[in-house]
Amino acid sequence: MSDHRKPFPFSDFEPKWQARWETEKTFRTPGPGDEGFDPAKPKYYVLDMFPYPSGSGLHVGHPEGYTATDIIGRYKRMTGHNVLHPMGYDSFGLPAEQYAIKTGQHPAVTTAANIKTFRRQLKSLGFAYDWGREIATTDPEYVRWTQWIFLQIYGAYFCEETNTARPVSELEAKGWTRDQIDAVRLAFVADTPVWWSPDLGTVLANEEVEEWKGKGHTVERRPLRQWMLRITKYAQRLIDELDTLDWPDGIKLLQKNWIGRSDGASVKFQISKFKFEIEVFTTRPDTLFGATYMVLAPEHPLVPDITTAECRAAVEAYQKACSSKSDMDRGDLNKDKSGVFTGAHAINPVNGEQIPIWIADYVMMGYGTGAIMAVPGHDERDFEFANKFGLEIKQVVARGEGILPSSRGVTRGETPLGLEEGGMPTPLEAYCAPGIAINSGFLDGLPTSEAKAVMIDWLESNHLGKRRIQYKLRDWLFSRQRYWGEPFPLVWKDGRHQALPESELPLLAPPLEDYKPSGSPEPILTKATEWVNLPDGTIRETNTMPQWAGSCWYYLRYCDPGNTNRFLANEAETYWSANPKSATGMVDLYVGGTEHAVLHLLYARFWHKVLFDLGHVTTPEPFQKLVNQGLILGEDGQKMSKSRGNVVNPDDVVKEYGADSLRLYEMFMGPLEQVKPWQMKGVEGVSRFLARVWRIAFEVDQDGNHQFSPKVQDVPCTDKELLRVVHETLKKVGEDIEKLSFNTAISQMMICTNAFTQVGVVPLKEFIQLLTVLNPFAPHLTEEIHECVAAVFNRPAQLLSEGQWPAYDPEALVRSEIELVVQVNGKLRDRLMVAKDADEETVKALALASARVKEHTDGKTLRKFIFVPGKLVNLVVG
RNA sequence: GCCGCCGUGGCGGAAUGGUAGACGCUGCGGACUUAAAAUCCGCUGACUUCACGGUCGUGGGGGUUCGAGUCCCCCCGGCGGCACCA
Repeated sequence: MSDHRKPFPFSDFEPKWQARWETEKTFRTPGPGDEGFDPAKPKYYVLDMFPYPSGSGLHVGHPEGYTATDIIGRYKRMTGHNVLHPMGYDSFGLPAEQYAIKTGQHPAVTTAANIKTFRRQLKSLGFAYDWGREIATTDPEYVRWTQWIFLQIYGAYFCEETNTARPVSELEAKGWTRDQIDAVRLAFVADTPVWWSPDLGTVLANEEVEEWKGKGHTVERRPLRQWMLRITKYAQRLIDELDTLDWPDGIKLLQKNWIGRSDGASVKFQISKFKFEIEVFTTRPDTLFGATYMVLAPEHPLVPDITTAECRAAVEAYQKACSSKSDMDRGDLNKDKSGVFTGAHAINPVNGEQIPIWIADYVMMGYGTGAIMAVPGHDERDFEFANKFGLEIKQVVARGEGILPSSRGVTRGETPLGLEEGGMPTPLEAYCAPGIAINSGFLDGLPTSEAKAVMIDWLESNHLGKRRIQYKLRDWLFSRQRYWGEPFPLVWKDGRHQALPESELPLLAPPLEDYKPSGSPEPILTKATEWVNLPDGTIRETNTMPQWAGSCWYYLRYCDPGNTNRFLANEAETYWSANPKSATGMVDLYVGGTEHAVLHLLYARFWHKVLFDLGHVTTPEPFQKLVNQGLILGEDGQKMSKSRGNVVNPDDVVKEYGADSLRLYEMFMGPLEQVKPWQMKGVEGVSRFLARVWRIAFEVDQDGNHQFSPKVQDVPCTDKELLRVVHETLKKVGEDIEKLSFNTAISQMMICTNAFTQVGVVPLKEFIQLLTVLNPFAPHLTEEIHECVAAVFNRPAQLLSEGQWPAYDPEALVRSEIELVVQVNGKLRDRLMVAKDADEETVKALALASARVKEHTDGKTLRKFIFVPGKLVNLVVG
């Protein structure tokens, strides 16, 4: 295959066009203040998730999304938009540092080399990026503004009254002390149990743990002092404002579940023989009468205080077991409940009963108050625990009307509700569904939802608890101890942190000889003692930011990448944010993989909202429309991986079939959002299609020499059928691009090409129209053919990519006669050619006259006649 | 366990509730060629029929409808996410 004659000379003209676009800056996008900027043009911002420039280069998954956005971007240019379609590199990150440790090369060196490879590969695919806007998150000028934004977050607090971030300077003006202010900043220091990896030498976010463990690194739980970002303050807004976005429902749901809002109440329990109280959070305050014991997280701070002498040894042993157990697979913990009694009792505020207090690792310190009231009758976990340890189970909710009988209510020692007399005497399961309150004093007879409300009112009026909304979302652990990340722009003086002045940004990490983890949680930068200890006695913060920091705002920097005074000029921000009223997001279309559903996409929304609150951006959301491209599997239907040996390298495909073929194939495989396997035969198929287009314009001889085809003539199209196909294509391709339905657009262009192949004379105008709509998909081939056509016919040599999208002529679509389907009782029996606007009576007469129809209607009466104009008729007989 | 997505020929996939399988791949046949490749033309869901045609067919079972791949209910299978969140 490799040395056979290429069906069209893509290896000559693809580099030629790429070079020309580059030197002529064809895809340069002028913004406000730039030469050639036209403020009247509507903007369109189409964004790819920028790649992490790994050492293995571009993967065929990258060009899938990139081609889709490229087609949209080129199409929008041709329909009169000022299109922002940029590319860059998410170039900080742990793998670069790991590689540096292995090879001794500085991460800056390997990163630069990797970026070079990525850039070359991206350029070889002919994407219409404005390369003048290229950025890398490791660029000092970029780091500068990442740090600047961090300082905005650091310098802000969340104001509950306005539900927005505001500068802490407001609090200073109100006379707040430093300690008070530091306690409410959106960036703050906290002692918290974190995942620490000694051999990586850094803490990891919860969601990173599995990945690195999978690569053989050890990870352990440790309490450490870390920088956190107060994303939890935005939990409600992050949920609510999803409604304004054009995102797939699945992704919205994923974010909603991740944030995890629960509505319920906090309830205070007095501790028997002690003065203090313990607060719990519950979503079922209506079951308070059924709370028969209490459970605290093993790490709960009050555990040592309440534990009795007899129980102390067991409690301490259990706590110790839990802290080491945290590193074990959580799946194992799920299977079996464990816990110990503290010896203490709490008083159920609603009935004064003394209930035992246990500690158990099924209660987590990080959620709610770290303590629960256990209602084993109506909670599966409590039920399991109570059964194991012989604790009392009380039924306080009965099955109500319309509740399925399979959900049985239970009471220990009694016949479970819903069972026949003589049924099992022991409880089978907890009844967790809503029902009717029983054995619950003033709640008796109330349905669950009402009982909740009544109980909360009662708690509030007796000062025993209150309505409470709880989120699963935790504050964002934002510091890392590694080298290849942005240093925090902070210094410590007299035990307090303070911001560096803007003039000292960017603060770059000092050169280090050795990045090897020391095994202690000390940040690697502490090794650079000269850098850390400043002459005036202040000490630099030595933590660095996680890789997410750079990707939280790169889409903003693209709007104004060269700005040295500000992260993004107001004029540029306003222009690129100008959206219809109904839209809240800046970027019109964002395409990328699902793997970022809850991390990058949540973090970026959070940063954007802080910037919005502080007046730095004018939209409340970053990304209006989001589309997830589906994974491309290997030819064997498995996920591509080196170990399986099923990885397809885009470079090889480009070499063999050309960039246009790769682009077109990836779009023809199937719907963008679907998971689909690679098939090299499919690449050949689209390559053949492109060769057919080539041969409309060129006659190719046995040796591969080509000359312009005499069939192409500058004459009006007299072939009505051909004209109709062309205009159907113009219509469908435009509509399909808008719908991101690229595979069907391509199939229509194939139909159109087949039509051109079969005619004796190829009318020039219509042929150029086909080339124009094919241009966003196969930009090199179409420009090459068009250039030659323009030369032959002495036409202006304007690039197709700078031309206008052709409008279709509705007149050309009209057929005078149409095929009408005749069904009898819903089954196809005949087809009739009728005038396109034939009326019901005419059609009915024709249908009834059909011999084939008669075979199925003879001897039966016509009960109903369905007429769908232009489509079909259905004769219902019986 | 919970949540979400998806099940259509040998394969990738098309189908505003209205002709199931567009387009492409594969396979088969033909043309061109000394021959092959490439290219061009035709056929290609299953069963059945000499043929015209007929019957079945969108994971399975029910339902709504003149008409269901599409809408509703139940079940089965695959993929992804979350996973003691009180």
